[in-house]
Amino acid sequence: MGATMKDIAKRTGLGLATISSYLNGGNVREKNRIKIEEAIEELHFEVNEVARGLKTNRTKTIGIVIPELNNIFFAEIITEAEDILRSHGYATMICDCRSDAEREKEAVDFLYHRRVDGLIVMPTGSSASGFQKFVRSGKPIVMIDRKMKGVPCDCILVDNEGAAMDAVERLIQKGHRKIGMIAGPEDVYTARERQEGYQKAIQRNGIIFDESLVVRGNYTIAGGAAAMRRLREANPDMTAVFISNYEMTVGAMMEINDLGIRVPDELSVIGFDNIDFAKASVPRLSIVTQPTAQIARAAADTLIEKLTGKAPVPNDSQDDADGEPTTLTVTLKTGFVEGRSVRRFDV
Amino acid sequence: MGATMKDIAKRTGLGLATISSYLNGGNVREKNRIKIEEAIEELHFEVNEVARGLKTNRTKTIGIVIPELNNIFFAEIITEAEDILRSHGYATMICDCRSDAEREKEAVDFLYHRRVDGLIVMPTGSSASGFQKFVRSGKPIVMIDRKMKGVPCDCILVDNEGAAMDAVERLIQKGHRKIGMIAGPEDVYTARERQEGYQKAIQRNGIIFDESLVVRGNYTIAGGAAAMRRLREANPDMTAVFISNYEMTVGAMMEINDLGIRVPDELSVIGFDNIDFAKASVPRLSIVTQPTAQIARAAADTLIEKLTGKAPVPNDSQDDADGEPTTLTVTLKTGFVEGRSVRRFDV
DNA sequence: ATGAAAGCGCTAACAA
DNA sequence: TTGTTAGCGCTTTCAT
Repeated sequence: MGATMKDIAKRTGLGLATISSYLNGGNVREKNRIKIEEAIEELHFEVNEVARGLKTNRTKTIGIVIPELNNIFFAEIITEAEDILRSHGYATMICDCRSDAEREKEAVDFLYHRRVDGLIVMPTGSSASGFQKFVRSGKPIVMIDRKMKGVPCDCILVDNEGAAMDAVERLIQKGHRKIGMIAGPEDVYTARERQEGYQKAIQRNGIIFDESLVVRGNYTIAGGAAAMRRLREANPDMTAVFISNYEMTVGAMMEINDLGIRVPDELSVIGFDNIDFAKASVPRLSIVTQPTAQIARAAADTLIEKLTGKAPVPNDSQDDADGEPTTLTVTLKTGFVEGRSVRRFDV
Repeated sequence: MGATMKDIAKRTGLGLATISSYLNGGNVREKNRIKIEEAIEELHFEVNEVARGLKTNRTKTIGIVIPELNNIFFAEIITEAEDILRSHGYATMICDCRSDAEREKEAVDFLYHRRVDGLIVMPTGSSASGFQKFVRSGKPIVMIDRKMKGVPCDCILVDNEGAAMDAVERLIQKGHRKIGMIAGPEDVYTARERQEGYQKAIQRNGIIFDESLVVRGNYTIAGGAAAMRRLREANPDMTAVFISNYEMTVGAMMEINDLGIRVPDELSVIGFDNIDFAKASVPRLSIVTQPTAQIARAAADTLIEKLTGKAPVPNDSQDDADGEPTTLTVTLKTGFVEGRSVRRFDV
């Protein structure tokens, strides 16, 4: 077993408090500092963060709960967030809940037992109940990507509706009228928002909304492929399609290949999220992009702020005069990368 | 703050040991069991794993160190491993070291401070020095994907050489002779192995090895694109190319698109790793696949075995009669997914 | 600036 | 089976 502070104290003839003070950046006489450093070197001493965590009641660990690690969008965010958090001395415990609400609840419980100091969550389920214990403990939660009622916490979102609206209007401006959409699951926040954006763009431009042009996929590759097929069958005259997440974009492209449809001659496509995939496609895909690094930074910064700032946690506290709890919602703008997958009609 | 065992003891009138016994599956009188369960319910008691970890000197936490989380191959493995480990009660702390040896060392240190019980590492650097502290503490390490001299630990590998050889021989069998390879960095274990496989296939089939047909990329998308360009410039008559990892496959395909090269008519392609990308490409790519789930399971199982099995850890212990340390090396077979990116020459 | 001592919440002897 | 007690390695008053 490794050396402990006690060993250092014995070795240097100093008291425990002095060693502790040194380790935590306190003032120590030059002579003693050297002695301590020597002892640490010789005994290979390393602070035991577990003991420290028990004493201080802060583990310097953040729990992250996500639907799928195996998903570029989430992975990019996690990578960045982990990096930022670690640079602040925080470890991250990541739990992949496989887009399953039950497993999500288990993950939160698991992390609660581990006494993480805070949580970054991309909610899968829609029930707030699993978070109550955590909230009650006064520890901060930051939600990413999706909003959830009933959990007092900060949210880092993306302007999904605006993104979808923008994408569809680009199609309209190029002369498309029969525009299909591969939408996501009805119970997913982002999916609803994106669908809303589609409809607004359609209506705002005086196009009659045609229900058969919207097909729901389940945010997976297979789902995207199936949706694409159904969409094409129901609407052979459709000239463009907007696909509302990355996995479904991949699936739809697979299906388009299988059906031998030429893009953009026979069908224009706007996809979502993954710029590398977009560039590697033939022709290059036009896509909506999400600011993953910004999302990660906003989430990590917000959490660290809560953890180190003065405002303990917005329990039942009041924000200034109004009765609002002090929660923050950041909505980030999406981007658009132009490819060659959209045809222009000469009007 | 949450309730502690002491609170439960007071509430039930029982001793601490009884509560502890109950929590750890010991025998408790039925009557008391009920009392304890009631108290736990009412006080919202949750075991403090931090305290438990301090006492038992086992945190039930595994550290994972990887070059890039933001990489499908790694992400798939991590997802699976995390799942398995958590189902055994182990939390995972993931550290992404951005393919940087220095950061890798820091990550190992970081995890050591956190007193993780074991490590799963996909080594980036080639120096074993960063692991010595960990090894000395007697905690188990499992290395994945790449081997490293000087660290006594179990290894889960893939038959990289065989995979590359097989891929190249498929090209040869279809009549290709001028076969290019986009190889990986010289200092990466898997890259060397795959290149070796290429050369063996070439030589074994009586083809004269042409140095200019092997271009080194750096395992990134940009590197793959650059390598593809150089390869094509140096060898306009090359009929096929084997690309030795996923990122470079994407990059190469981007470049192929840019150059307007038709696959497989003008150039046959065999890529690596990501089956979804392969299927979504036009035409569908033929690729080598790695058994990510198997790798993850092997790694997780091996580690758990070490952690719970009787054999404490192969320190300076002897394996049977010979002087070998008891380390295990598993080498898994790769797969191959046939696409339409390889042309057959009528010989 | 330094030391002594208490205690964070738990487990594990040892006794009863 | 249950209770008592002594720590695990650290931080943190409170003295000095």
